[in-house]
Amino acid sequence: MECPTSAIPFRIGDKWTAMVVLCLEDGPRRFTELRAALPRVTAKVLTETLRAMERDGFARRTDHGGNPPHVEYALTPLGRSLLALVDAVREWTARHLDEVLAHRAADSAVPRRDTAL
Amino acid sequence: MECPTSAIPFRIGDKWTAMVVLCLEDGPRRFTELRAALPRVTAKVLTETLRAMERDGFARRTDHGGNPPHVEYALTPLGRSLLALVDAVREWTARHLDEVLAHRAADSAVPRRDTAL
DNA sequence: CAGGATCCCCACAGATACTG
DNA sequence: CAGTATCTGTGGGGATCCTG
Repeated sequence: MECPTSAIPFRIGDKWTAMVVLCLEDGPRRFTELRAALPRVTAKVLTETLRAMERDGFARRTDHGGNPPHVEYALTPLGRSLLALVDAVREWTARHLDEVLAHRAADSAVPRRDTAL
Repeated sequence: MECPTSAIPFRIGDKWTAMVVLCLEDGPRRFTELRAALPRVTAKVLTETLRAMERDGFARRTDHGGNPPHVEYALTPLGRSLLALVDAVREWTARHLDEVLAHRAADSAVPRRDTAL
């Protein structure tokens, strides 16, 4: 249970999409800002996540050009529509996660399988 | 887009957990009933999914013994609490999926990557 | 009927190194 | 700064066959 995402029984799109959505909730962010906010995500994976989000219309990439480069990512309205879902998931997790964990611990006869949850 | 689940940008627990939750919504079901309802899931995977759901306290397995065997699976209250979430996801999908697909099609410059969504 | 046992594959993700 | 390129592995999920 080292990785916090492994304790969340839900996934939206790619593994990190939900986290990125949350990071963009309060407005546009630069690539490096996202990296800092998500230290567990490598640049490659973050890039892939953002590309997928772009492709699906969840996020918009804006290249402000110049040197050094300046790129910003922002949620589209469609991306914002995910926030409600993410919040519902968070609320569920806050409310029931310990119940799940307790049940797992009790049920330790079952050999570990470490699912996404 | 052959597999319907590949069009759903959300996952709960294992890949098929959400579907199983829905199949159990209206009451207990036998293993074979679940198999029939979920033709795309192999027995092995369904078993794994159900074991994980048991382990997490989402479902309860009841062996009525006898021969031929008779086993039933039912949602626990915790498992039922997932229904609201699953419904929220379904509603989101019903409302926005075509938007996502349209955006993808438009954006066909981006090479396919076939994410979970 | 309700599965267990095996074998296999590849998509996801991580590490590391390099660049306009 | 904002990525790309490359290599690698791992485990979730599928196919197939077998059994109490």
